[in-house]
Amino acid sequence: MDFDQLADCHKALGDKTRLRILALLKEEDLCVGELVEILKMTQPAVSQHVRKLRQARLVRERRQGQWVFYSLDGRDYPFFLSFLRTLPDQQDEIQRLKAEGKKGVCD
Amino acid sequence: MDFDQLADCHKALGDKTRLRILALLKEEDLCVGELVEILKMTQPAVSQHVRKLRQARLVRERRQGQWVFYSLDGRDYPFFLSFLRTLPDQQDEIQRLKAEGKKGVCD
DNA sequence: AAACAATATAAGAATATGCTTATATATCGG
DNA sequence: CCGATATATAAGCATATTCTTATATTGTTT
Repeated sequence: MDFDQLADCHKALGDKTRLRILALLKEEDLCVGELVEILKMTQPAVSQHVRKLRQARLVRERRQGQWVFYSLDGRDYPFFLSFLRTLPDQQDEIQRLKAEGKKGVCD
Repeated sequence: MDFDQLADCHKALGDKTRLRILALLKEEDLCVGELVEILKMTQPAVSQHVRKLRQARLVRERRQGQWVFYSLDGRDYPFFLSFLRTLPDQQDEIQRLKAEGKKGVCD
């Protein structure tokens, strides 16, 4: 793999918020609104982060009605699975979202 | 591993020059002057890059006389070996250095 | 000790990044 | 088609990054 693509990939990974997003997507696919809810950030900020992840081919997007769901991709990167294992568990965050009745609203 | 340390690690990896340095160190330990020679960059620029790698605990330094040799570390990161495998081979660069008689000067 | 060699650090300038607010686009339901 | 909802993009500002040049530090050699 060439240095430019690899550097872009790691630039995308070099941000705490984007790492949290990946850790969340490891649990399950989420739409932007759900990420906004969990991360407590503005919607544009979240959109800009997922865009970077998509440009680095670390996530894929899938439109479903008026929502856009993001899911892990990373198939370009042989180290991706190994990397994912180092991410802290975010099950709690997902649980909290569900407890507050804000998961499953998107469909 | 916590998000802050992981983000710092990937920030350090998110630069083409630093990736090249790691790819070179994968071949063998090198001192700053050798890196300067191969990378065709100024000495302070190279020093600043290796410092970032060291702060992220991706390389270790070892003083040997008036030279400082750098070598791969990364033992904090379970994905490190897997990551290293994605780096382009730099054997040619090392060969070129030796061919020009600029390797082995440091000792 | 003085001169030299290798490396590190500091300060400043140019560019990149990440946020905010405002606005545009896309889809759904009536 | 229209209003509402979800998401994306744009512009501007604050901070971070990376280079350059100048200088400091560390170790060697005479």
